[in-house]
Amino acid sequence: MDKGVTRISSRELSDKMGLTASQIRQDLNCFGGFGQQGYGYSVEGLYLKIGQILGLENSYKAILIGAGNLGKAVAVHMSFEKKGFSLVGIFDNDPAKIGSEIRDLKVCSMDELELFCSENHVDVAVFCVPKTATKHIAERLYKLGVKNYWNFSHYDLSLDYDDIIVENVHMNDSLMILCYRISNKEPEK
Amino acid sequence: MDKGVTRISSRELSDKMGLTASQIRQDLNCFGGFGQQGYGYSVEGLYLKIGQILGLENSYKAILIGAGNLGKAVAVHMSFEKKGFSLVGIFDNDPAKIGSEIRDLKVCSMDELELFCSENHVDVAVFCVPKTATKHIAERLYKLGVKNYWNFSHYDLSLDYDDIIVENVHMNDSLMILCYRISNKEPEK
DNA sequence: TAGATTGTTAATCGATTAACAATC
DNA sequence: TAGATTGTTAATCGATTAACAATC
Repeated sequence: MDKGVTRISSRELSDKMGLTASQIRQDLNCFGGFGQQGYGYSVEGLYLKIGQILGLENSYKAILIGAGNLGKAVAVHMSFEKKGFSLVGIFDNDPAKIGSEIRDLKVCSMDELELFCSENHVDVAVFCVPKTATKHIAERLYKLGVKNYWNFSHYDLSLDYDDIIVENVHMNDSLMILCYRISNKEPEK
Repeated sequence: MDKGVTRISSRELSDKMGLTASQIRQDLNCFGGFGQQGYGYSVEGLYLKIGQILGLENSYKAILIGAGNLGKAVAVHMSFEKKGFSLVGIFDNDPAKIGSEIRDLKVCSMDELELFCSENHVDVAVFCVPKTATKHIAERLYKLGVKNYWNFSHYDLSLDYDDIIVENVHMNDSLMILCYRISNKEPEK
């Protein structure tokens, strides 16, 4: 779309993505018939449809837990607004960080979490904290009604509630996969 | 292993991981018969074997490109050494960052890249730079013989060479998946 | 020896691919 | 109308699951 392309066929899409044209058509048809025989797909139409399917028009309220390097990077570079979220609070327990500003938000003390969550509806918590802290904070947030978690801490979060959603970002796995791929690059000689 | 457990059955493993016992056994057997009938698997044995399969005993030389918040977080928290890598250089083009220290490494100017790569063997580059810079730097590194990339920039890196390995970390996708899951949490009413 | 649990084969299931009538 | 390309059905393929003989 950025390149000014207005229409595209399943074949062209599949070439770009390394899939088969069949697969593109099958997958899209799980959500509806977005194409037109003899024409293909409207690029903008598809862009809008996929955004709708993903729910990007939402504006779920998110808070960030942990304002270290990773937390700052996530807050500044993730453009939450384009992905269905809005970042409404940042918390940390390091006095050196509390009160500092990231984007347009002042970093709050973890002590203010309860008050904040009672005054503001919070849909999601983003974890950028050490792995030892993750589970405890998640339990605390669950009690405050925050039940969806985006977890960057190197700890595979799971809680004993079935109404939670956890999206773990597996950076460690990614690095080990890279290692595996490099060590198998040169097949046995 | 940390909990002192010395043996485990495919059933116990599968319960922990949300898979079937069959799948655990099938998958492990792709790499060898690590278990023992009537006993199960030695936890330490499996740990060592899987480490070997992944190639974690390697020490591939990695350099980090970009010493911003994300770069710093990756350098400090990823424990490269446990995952088959050792971080040997950090580069940035921001004068304010050049010369500062991260871990035990001094941040170098991007101008020093060529010299560094000629004097040191480098296996992998870790990208923590804006998406606009990624492709250009990757081309530059390829010419210097660095052909494996761990890419955190929000740009799906691909180059027209078939001897490269790119491991993209899809943080944007992860956030959109979370959005999708949240918006489908409450099934149609 | 009896019990447990693997490695492995066979059966099932689901996902991918191919094919083509429908239709823009 | 002819050409292109979809939506969709049928065929193929591969992955998961079940079953069980082998064996610790």
